Amino acid sequence: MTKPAGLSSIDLRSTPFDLSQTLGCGQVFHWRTHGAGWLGTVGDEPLYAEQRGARLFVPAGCELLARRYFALYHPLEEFGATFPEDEAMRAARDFCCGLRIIRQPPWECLATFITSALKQVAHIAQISHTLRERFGRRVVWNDVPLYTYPAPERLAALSESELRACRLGFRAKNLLGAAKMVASGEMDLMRVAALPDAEALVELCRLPGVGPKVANCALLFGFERPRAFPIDVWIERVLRRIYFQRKRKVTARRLREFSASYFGPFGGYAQQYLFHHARMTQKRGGS
DNA sequence: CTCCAGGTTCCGG
DNA sequence: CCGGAACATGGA
Repeated sequence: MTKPAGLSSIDLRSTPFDLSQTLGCGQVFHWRTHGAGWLGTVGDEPLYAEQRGARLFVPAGCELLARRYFALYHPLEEFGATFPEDEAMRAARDFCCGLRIIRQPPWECLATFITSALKQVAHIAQISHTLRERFGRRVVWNDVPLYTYPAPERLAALSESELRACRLGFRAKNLLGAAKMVASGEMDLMRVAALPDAEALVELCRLPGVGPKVANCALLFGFERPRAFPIDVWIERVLRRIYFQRKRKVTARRLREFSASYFGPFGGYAQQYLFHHARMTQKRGGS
């Protein structure tokens, strides 16, 4: 096995990892394929990553950054063993082998999901790239320009119309309001990170445009809360079809209570597997 | 053209 | 607490 020039290798033989599924499953939106690998940013750092079987290649010196960002220390087999033993869950778990919940920086994760409301994954990615290119910091990897996600202070200084120009629609007001609260210190994300799940959820919901779904996405993808279980339209369809036999009159509250207990301590992982599996196999509204 | 997208908020039963 | 409606934009 040849080694790409300038890159060093991370041994994946002890743990399953699927880079493409991990970056393409809808938990993060700014990574793009580049040659045989992927190019994106981790906070303020550019990162190139390329997988060849049980090896992950990253630039020399980026090994620890990559291990941490991709959560290569998560024991996926142990997580999977805690999932409920039903047919839908088993199929999703098998389908998503090696898919990891990565560790995104809290602000860019939270902000991105504020802009995700009623948008398709492709649109969320487009909005993210526009915000980055216009207001983020430019970093370069091998002459390829990349852009970091704009800090809350940067977005807070913009006008709503400048954000609307990024095709944010009604989400512009929410992103601006949230950025102002974080920039002013009225919302302290470091403090949120220290709160128990339930309290962190309530705290995040103080932000405009943040309800239970967005807050749970932020907790799961940005605050390392593997139990957080976001319920979006896809997951709601799965829950109603598989676990409630298409019954009518199942309230949103009932779905939340069920998923919070049924899927266990790593319910967020289970959720992402069900989400990705459904999206890849059912297209839209399929039975 | 119509429908829907990783929702939140507000409003009337 | 619950169901509906409004909210912007673009792809299917």
